[in-house]
Amino acid sequence: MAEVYIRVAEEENEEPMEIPSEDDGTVLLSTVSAQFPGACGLRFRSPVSQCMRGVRLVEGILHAPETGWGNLVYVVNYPKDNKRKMEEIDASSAVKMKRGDMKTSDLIVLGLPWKTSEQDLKDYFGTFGEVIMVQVKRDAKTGNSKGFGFVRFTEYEVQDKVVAQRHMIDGRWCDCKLPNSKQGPDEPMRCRKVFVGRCTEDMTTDDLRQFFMQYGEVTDVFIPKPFRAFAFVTFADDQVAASLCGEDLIVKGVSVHISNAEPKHGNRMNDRAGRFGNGFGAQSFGSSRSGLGSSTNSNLANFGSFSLSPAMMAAAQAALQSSWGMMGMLASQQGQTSTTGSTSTGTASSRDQSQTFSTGNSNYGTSSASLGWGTGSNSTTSGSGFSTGFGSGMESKSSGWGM
DNA sequence: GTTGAGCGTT
Repeated sequence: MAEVYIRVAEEENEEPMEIPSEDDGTVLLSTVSAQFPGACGLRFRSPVSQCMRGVRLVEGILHAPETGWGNLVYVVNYPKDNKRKMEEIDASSAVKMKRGDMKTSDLIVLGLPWKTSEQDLKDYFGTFGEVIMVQVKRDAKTGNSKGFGFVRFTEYEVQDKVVAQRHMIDGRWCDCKLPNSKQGPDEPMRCRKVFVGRCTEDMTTDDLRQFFMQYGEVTDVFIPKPFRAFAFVTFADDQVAASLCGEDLIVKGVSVHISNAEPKHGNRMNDRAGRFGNGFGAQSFGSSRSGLGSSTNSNLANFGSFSLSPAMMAAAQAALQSSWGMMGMLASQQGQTSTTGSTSTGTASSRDQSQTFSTGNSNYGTSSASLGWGTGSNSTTSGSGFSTGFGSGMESKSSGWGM
């Protein structure tokens, strides 16, 4: 099947970029955000009504309007105040420049297939920009890959982009991060991470990312496997994390509880970030410069510590916008389950790498209005009401570990 | 069922 592209731009009259669609005609939000980091949805100007319309977004999948994608230019939505174009990021990074943070550093690449070679890495990452170093870490004796490696780029801008997205390398989803050794003591990780309790099994990392990006830039989502009913979400801005602590938020119709993440066991970082005594951490206001990634000063400005918190706003918003009802939808396990299992400290004989991820699944069967989270500016003007007829009988998540 | 993998023989 010939590849189909849709045209996407930051603004209506800017030059669009062509973005590939999936075989079933949908477009993955992740594909969009790969080109437009931070994107949370799309909108377009209806040729009929001349109004902007939101593109239906369900479970990270963008669905074409009734008439198909056509030749329209779709405009990227960003969560609330996160609207930032590349140029603005560059401009704002002048601040970092002064602080000497603009140098590139090695990035650790986690989750590599065993078979991936350094040449593979170079070929893959070379598509982002000039690569000056790649490594695949191997067992000294056997020469087997340890499943992770390192990469370094010439351009900081490229590095920024690479850490901002996930990477499909030789058939597996991989993450690129600043290695522990590089999380400088100059920027101690403040409390940018929250603990999300009472999660249900159908919540995928993508779901959580989509949901939480309405509060601010999400830099990481972690869901332990096997299912343990909690997750971790990391924001770029510690104030965002702090503002959510203590809240009960509705995700996919389920009330989850947000609290501060305790330091991981074996965490070698000096945690200077003091612990909160109570549930509502309001620590260190006024001094937040998020170090890694692009800092996003989001919505907090107008909210005092009391009255209406952004969390409450967004929860209400979410409840209104969500097409997720109370019924449990089966989820496509989009997580990455690199079952390195026994490999952690040495013994690596029969290593199994498996990873489950959803591709072109077909979650149709709804005619509901469903938009990206948090973009208050969207509107679906098609007049469709809520329809709760999910017929998802999809198979989800078969296997994972074990075998 | 409310606290997380894996981090570099230079």
